[in-house]
Amino acid sequence: MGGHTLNKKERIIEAAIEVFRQQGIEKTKISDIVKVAGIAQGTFYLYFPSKLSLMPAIAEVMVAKTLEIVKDRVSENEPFPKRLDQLVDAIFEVNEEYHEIQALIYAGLASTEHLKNWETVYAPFYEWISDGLKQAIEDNVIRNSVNPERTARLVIGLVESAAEQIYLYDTDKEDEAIVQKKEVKEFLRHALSIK
Amino acid sequence: MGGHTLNKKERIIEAAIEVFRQQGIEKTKISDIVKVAGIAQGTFYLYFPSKLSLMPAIAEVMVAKTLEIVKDRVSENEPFPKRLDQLVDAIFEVNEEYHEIQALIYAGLASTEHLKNWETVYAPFYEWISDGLKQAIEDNVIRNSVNPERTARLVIGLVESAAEQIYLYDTDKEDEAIVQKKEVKEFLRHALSIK
Amino acid sequence: MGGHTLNKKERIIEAAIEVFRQQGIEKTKISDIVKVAGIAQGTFYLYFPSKLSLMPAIAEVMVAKTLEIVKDRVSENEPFPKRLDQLVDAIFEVNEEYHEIQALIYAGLASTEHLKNWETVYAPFYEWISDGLKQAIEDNVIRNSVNPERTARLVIGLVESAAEQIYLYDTDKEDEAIVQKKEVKEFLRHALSIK
Amino acid sequence: MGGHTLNKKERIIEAAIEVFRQQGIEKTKISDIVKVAGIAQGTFYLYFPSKLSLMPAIAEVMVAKTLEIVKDRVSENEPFPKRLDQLVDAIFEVNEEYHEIQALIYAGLASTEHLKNWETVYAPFYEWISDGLKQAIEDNVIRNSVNPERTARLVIGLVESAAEQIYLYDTDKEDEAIVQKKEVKEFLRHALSIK
DNA sequence: TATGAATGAGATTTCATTCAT
DNA sequence: CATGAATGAAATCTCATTCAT
Repeated sequence: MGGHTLNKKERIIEAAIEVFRQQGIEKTKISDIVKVAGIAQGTFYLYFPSKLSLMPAIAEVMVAKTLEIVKDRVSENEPFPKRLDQLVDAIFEVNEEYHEIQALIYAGLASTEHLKNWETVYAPFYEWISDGLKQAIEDNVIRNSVNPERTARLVIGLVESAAEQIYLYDTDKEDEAIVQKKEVKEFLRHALSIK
Repeated sequence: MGGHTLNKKERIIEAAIEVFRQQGIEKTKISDIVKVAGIAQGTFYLYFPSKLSLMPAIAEVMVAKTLEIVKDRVSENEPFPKRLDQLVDAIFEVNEEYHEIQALIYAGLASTEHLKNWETVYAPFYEWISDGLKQAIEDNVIRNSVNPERTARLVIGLVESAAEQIYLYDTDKEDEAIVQKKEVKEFLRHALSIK
Repeated sequence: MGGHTLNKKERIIEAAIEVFRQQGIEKTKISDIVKVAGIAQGTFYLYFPSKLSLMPAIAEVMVAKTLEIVKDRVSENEPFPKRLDQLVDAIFEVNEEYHEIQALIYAGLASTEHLKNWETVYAPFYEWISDGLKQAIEDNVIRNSVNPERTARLVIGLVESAAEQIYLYDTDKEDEAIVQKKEVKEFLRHALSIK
Repeated sequence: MGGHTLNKKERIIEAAIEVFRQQGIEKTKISDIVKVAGIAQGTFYLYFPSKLSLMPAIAEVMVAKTLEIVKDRVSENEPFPKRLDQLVDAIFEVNEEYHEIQALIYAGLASTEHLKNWETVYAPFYEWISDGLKQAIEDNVIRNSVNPERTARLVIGLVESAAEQIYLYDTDKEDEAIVQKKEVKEFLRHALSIK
């Protein structure tokens, strides 16, 4: 399952994520990426016209990874409040692991015209949360004035920003994280009027 | 009150904000900034050692502008729920005007070691919100389980991310903004358990 | 009679002429030529060792085309002065159609050591004119001090340069051409002392 | 009067002429030019955006040099036929010295959109010849049906193409040149109907 | 013969930074 | 303090050429 089973384009993306995480976008040269990807300099340009054009592809991979972890951590059969807590834990977990990438994607998309893809890239994540909220409304476990699509975005925005506030700083802040998660969970529980 | 009344350092910062907004950090050259600032290339280095060292100064200016608008829009004497609504409106207003800058600061701080300044830069904004929450708890208009400092950060994170979701896209979305604001306000009211 | 009836080598030459005419030699990549020729990148190298090695082949094709048109336009049985006028018209006609190519061949041959082929490539054209002059001398219709071989080169050089002066500019200059042709014809008539 | 008395732009042009003559346009790198000019690589780009953008400037310099030599070789006070012979000798002389450059300018201009400048660049040369023809008509030493402007172009085109036919080949051809010049002079004398 | 993805040497180009004025 | 032409290290990017299929 190593890098060599991936095709060239995927190899480039994985290599870019790795190098960007270590040294940031600004300091990363195309030559660094191709070295890690194990390909020739020119080959990069067969797949991407520039360094920044990588960002949408990276964003997609990152959201996919996030969604995968979230789906894995949130148990199907638990009651909604429990699942909500698991969601918060999962987002914090992803953020701890990939905090540099969050900033990078944001910066990378912001630096380009690719910003408009953001919505598309996040779509599957939004949708999954939205479905969960719909079910919760149906089951009458949260207030029915909640608009699922819109609130999905608020929930993700809230939790991610809370996690970033902790993990943006590279110092280890496990204690901080625990308290922050607790506060977010309570905030969320009230926001959704969990019964 | 034009640019000419500003000293050189301020002229550079204002010019940088202007150029960064138009073309992004990555694509902006020092030469672009000095051209707009109306100073010589070499003069830049008398005030800043590099392009990225501008970011904390820009962040400071932006947060100051934000806080100024927020303080202006939120009436001292209105009841808390009304003031909360005004806060949401104010943050959306700032975001509409300066949405590119939010991303830029984030990107700019993220690209450097200056990230650690983030907390310091945002401090006055956090504090002002935090004070408002403390008062509300004292006045018994929101749940008293709220931790003011922590929740101040959640509130700002929530509202800013909600606003970004609307205004990141350059298309005019006034209708969208109205609905989004309504949903955020309700979300917030429940989150704080406004009585 | 389309490109598909040509063999690969001819397809490459025709494609190169087409692309060179549109974008010049310098800007033309092998990849542009093979795209138009409808062959693979590697196939090019089965027929030509480099881009510039195409030039003699192109020159040959162009001179053949020129000679074909000239022979077609100049009537066998007309008196010499009439045939001289027809020659001028024919060279102007070719130049109007292929003015970029003239410069290209010149440039292409000049860029290489293939320059020495120039004489060989033009030989049939020179010879044909030369034969015409010999006949005219024999028939006593031009001055007999004319050296046919040498003067053939002068005549072609004169008329081609006159045509280039008109057609090098892409604007349509039919009126200009008419006047220029008239002047060249008179110039030539005197130069050869047509009786 | 060495290279150091020239300004940077002139230094670049002189260096480019020197290097182009030695190795041709295609093989010449910007780095070769700046090395000879004694400036930094980046400095080149302060004056010219690309290698080919040098061509019009070079063309101008070359025509100026040509005109200078021609004016020097053609005596003011000699009779017209003598001056015509001197003109032929002068153009052959320039061509012998700078034959590579003639081709280069042609190629260089042809490779770009700068072709349209050709007429402008040659204008002073055309004008000088044209004035000589006008005087000759006035003095009744050539046929008065000559159109001076138009014929100036024909004369230059004729003589230059004749010279190129000799000197394009790098082999020494002094004997050839003598015979060719003789033929051109006679051709010209008849063409203008020198009395 | 024919292919075309991959190569990588080497060219162009950029632009933060310096420094003589 | 201020200037801005010049620098040149270091990046991006190109494209002729190869070679496994």
